[in-house]
Parts: sequence; structure tokens; C-alpha cells
Amino acid sequence: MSSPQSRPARADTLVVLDFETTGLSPNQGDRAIEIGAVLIEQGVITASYQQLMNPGFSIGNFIEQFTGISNGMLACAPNCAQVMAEFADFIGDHNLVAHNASFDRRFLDAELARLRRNYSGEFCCSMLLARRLYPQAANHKLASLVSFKGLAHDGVFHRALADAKMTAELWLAMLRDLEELHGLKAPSFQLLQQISTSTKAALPRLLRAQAVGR
DNA sequence: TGCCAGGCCCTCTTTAGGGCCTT
Repeated sequence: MSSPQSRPARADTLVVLDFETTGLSPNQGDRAIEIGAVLIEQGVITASYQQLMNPGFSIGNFIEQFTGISNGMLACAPNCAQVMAEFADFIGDHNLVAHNASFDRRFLDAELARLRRNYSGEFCCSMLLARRLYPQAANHKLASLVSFKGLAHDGVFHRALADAKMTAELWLAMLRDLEELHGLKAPSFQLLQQISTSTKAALPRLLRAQAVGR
């Protein structure tokens, strides 16, 4: 439940996060094995967090190959409870962004529920926003969008901090495009949530209304 | 018993089906 706020949250001050996991569904017993995140404050990345975590069982070969995270690497990592308690402190009460946020939100909720911890920020999905802003992109996978926007990256994919940094750069690029192409300077986080979940048909009217209202 | 993700969007839809995206 959102608490009353005196003014809308900024869209350039939030935490961008990414989980690597043992599979696709915490409801099927999957667990987080790595969390990576960056804090963006007023459009600048000011802090980062990355930690492997031991899920308590061996991960499958597919995940080892997919992420480059091995069972050997996880054997000496702290357990999920230790890491997620620390990470809950990192995110604080910031709003949150992730690429395909419904996935990361499920794992964040599941891991924090085990600790009886909670968080007050709201999620916005960079993938849904990119679908609205860049319908001409070949697809809306994170790596494809990074290439589509010509964003700098270090060639590492499917590791939590690397993906969180790329998502953050994509998010900042979308903020720039909203200002340059649509006249939306310093949009609120709530407006970006609204844009990301609007229908394709409703988007032009929404953007016009925001531009006119300024 | 048999199956096994789930949320979101799009479309010749809406009493539905299929594709995308995340690991």
C-alpha cells in the first residue's frame, strides 16, 4: 500500500535491480543466486550492490552455462537470508526498476517473505516502457535494446550487476528521449508507470496531455 | 491424475489464444 506523498516521486532517483536465479518461478522452488543493483540519484549512478548467494542446493547445468555462475562459486557464498537482509537495507524506500519487472518482483517478494521483510517502493518495468517508446526495435530483450540505443557496455550479459547497469543506462536513455522527443522534462515515476502500462492506442493522447499540461 | 511460470500485450479479442520476456 502506498503512503501519502506530498509530491510525486522523481523518475531519476531510484534503484535498478536484477536477479540471477535457479529458474523461472519461486512457486516451483526456484531461488535467487545473485542480486545486482545500482542506485540512481538525480540521473546519476551513485552506488551499486552485487552479491552471489547460496540457495542451499546445486544449480542445474543450464543455469551454470546461462549465467556463468558455477556451483563452486556458490559453495562459498553467503546464504540467501544474509544477502537479502543486506539488500533490503540497500533498496530502502526507493522506487524500483527492472527489465521485465514482474519476474524480479516475484523473486524479491519471495526472498523477502522468507525473512519477514518488506519494502515500500513501487516497481516500474523498463521492458514495458521500451515497448511503448521504441515499437520499431527488433525486439525488447535487454541486450537488443542496449544495442538499439547504442549504449556502452562491457560485453557481460546474464550477470546481475552487469544487467542492472545496462538496465539503468537504458532507463536514463528513455528519460532523455522522453524530454527530447516528447517534451517531458523530469517526468514523475508515477507518469512512467502510467506510460509503461498504457495501451498502444492511448499513448499518443497521454503524451500530448502531459506536454500540454506543462 | 496429470500437469507444472506468470504477467503483460496484441489481435479478424473480450465467454480467447498466442507471443514476448525474465532465469
